[in-house]
Amino acid sequence: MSTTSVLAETIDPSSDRAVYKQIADHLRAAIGKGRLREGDQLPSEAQLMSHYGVARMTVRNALRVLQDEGLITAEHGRGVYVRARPPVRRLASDRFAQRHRKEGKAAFVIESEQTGATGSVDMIQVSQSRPPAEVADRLRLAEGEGTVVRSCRYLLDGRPVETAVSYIPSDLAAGTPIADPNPGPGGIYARLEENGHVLDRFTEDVSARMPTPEEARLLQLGPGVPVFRLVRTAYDIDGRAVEVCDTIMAADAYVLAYDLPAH
Amino acid sequence: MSTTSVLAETIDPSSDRAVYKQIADHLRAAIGKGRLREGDQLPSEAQLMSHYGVARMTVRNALRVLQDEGLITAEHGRGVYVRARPPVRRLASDRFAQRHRKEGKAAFVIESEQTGATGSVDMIQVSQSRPPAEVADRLRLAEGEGTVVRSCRYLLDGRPVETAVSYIPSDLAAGTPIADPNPGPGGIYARLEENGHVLDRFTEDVSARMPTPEEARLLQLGPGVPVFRLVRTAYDIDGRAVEVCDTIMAADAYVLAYDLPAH
DNA sequence: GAGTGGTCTAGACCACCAC
DNA sequence: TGGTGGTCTAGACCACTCT
Repeated sequence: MSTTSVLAETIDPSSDRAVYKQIADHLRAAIGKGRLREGDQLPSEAQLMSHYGVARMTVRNALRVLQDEGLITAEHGRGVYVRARPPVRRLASDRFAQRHRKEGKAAFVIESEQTGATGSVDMIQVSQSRPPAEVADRLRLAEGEGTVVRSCRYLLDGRPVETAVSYIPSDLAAGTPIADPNPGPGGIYARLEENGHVLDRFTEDVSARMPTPEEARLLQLGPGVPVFRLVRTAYDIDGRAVEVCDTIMAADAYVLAYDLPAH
Repeated sequence: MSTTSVLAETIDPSSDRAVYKQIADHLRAAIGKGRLREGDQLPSEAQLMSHYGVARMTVRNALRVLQDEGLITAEHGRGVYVRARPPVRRLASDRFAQRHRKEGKAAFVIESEQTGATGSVDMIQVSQSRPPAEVADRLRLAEGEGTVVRSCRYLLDGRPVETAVSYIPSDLAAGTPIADPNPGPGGIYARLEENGHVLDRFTEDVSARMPTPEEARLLQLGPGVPVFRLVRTAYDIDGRAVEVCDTIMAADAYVLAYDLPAH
């Protein structure tokens, strides 16, 4: 049987709308109406060429449009497929509440297990340096002061979904377990509180954009998948900013949930 | 003088990396290092062809990469330009607090004026219908119950940046100013509270993705600009969900700021 | 080896913009 | 009118995947 059976329509060469856009419209509608479902293979480029009677570049332009919209992925040597929506991880706004601070394992791993997924952490690096100006401002860092810099990558069922770089002023972190790759049970927030910096509140600044090539590589992002950038600042009960965490997240893997009081 | 002066390097045809990717790398680096600044015109396709000694499609592939990353915009008949970062609107998490409820004008307009920009609202539509299942679930709407549906578009300095569709259960809204295009001072939240539904809290679910063609048209989005989808649910002090607002925002125009308690 | 998508060439005609 | 990007053709060779 022919995979082109999903394509009933033909193009209108007299239309003002570009041919490749008409083809993209057809395929998008086929996906939207369920004639093509998640994971289904699209007709090959050769099949689309003969079906619509156009050159290869025209077909490829149409497929590029859908790829940029995040609807399909092309796999070299295999075919073009309707992109499967990955399982989405919902981040609740109380995820840093003290009562959720877990023992032993990293919080990410435990939270993942609660949703039936397998979480893991890799590429853990710890260093010490002057942070970017944007971070130094948030930490109200004086000239010449530095930070402990902790960076890592989080994976969900083996797929990288998030990278995080955390900055803690050196006067709070140097010489403590915070400067170790494994900061111990409860993570760096537990260590900060043990040292007298009881946490009061966090602020999160959320933006979204297309990834840099570097980010696309680290998170194995396909075309058409944007990233969240989430910059979190932690404040202790004295109002001092004690940590800034700069996180890049695959946007197709997350929904961020927040609670806002009305008064 | 030649605009190609920004291009010192040449490509390495023996490299494994595709030629168009090498050209994209060069141009990206030129933008990153400031040799090409916001608003600057890139060398024309013809100039790039002769500079690198490649076919036009190769040049266009390189430009497409940067366009998909949101770094450049092509203007038909004029040239290709380094995309200017638009002014960003920062949304604070207390923006719906009662004390910020403004008189007379729409909240969006007043907030815009405070930042020196000009805000406006257009395409206001009000109707009544059964909402999508996702919204009906959030409102705990019984079978057969409907909602008042209010939709509009927000513009900042003339540029559309956000569309919003608001759903209010008909038993709360029908026959009140909420069902009018202009709900009066303080907006629909003020009207809900007047009718005994004092607001207690909101939840916001934030996701990000590439826009549909329809969204790209309404928000005049260039390629490489994702959208935020923000679904807000308003609860009154009895715990009843009294409104769901489904918002699509141009991601390059917003930073979402949230406050999270640590306890 | 057959079929797939990835890259690249060398043209062509068109629509849009500025001068 | 000349230069710009937008669309399209008709080929070519390559790298990858599956059988």
